[in-house]
Amino acid sequence: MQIATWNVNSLKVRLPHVLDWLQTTGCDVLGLQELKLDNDANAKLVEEFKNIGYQFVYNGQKTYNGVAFISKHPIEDITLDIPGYDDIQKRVIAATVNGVRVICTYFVNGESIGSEKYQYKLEWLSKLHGYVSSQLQSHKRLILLGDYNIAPEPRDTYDPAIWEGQVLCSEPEREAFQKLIALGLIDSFRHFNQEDRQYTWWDYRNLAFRRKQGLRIDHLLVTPDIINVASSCVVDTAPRKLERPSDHAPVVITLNI
DNA sequence: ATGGCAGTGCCTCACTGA
Repeated sequence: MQIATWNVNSLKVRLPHVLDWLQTTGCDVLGLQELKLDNDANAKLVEEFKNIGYQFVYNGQKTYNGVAFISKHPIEDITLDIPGYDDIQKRVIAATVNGVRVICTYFVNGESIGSEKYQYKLEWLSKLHGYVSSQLQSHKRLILLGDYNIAPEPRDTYDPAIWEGQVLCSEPEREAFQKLIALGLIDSFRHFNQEDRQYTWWDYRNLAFRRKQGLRIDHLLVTPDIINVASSCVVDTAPRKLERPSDHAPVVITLNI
């Protein structure tokens, strides 16, 4: 069973890439972020994915944000947003597939240190922590996946001299990431891969992808009960090489279940 | 030294992203 995360930066533009990728890889469950589509697009998308054998469930809004699941297997116990946190931005969808609880998230970007959006990011991170903590009480097999907008360590940026202390790399953001780890979660990519220069996002500018100038900001944090049945976690850079790509690449974990 | 790309919608500019 393969479970993946992918920030598509507009599903309207990237729909052909997503359809091709699902058919090429046979991925079982794909969590998407940044669909940038209102929920009125839902019926068309449900049909598009049904035609290739997948279910589609969406939590979206016009222009910004938006998260979704695409799955070959039944999507059960769907929860939208962070319960108890009043937030108009659509950043979270959770569901259970084949007994695995998957929380798909688009973390706040934060713009710059000290900005209002940065304050919102820190508040949102605190609310997410509470939600994940409560979900862990009832789910031993859990995956928190998505675009975290946090590079956990200096080696997760192509040039720490540029990025250290900036948004995505600041201490409060990294502490929030470590607080998720402290809940008992494991960074599944690092569990399998210690090599440097492994990224999931590359700026559209400056030929960043060709120059291998990226950040590792898309993650799958998993419980011990998941890592025990996992055999790999890889970044699939193939879609980043296509015409009109998303600036993010999918990250895929393979489970022996 | 600067800004450089991409997507959306209030669409020929502003906003957001990372």
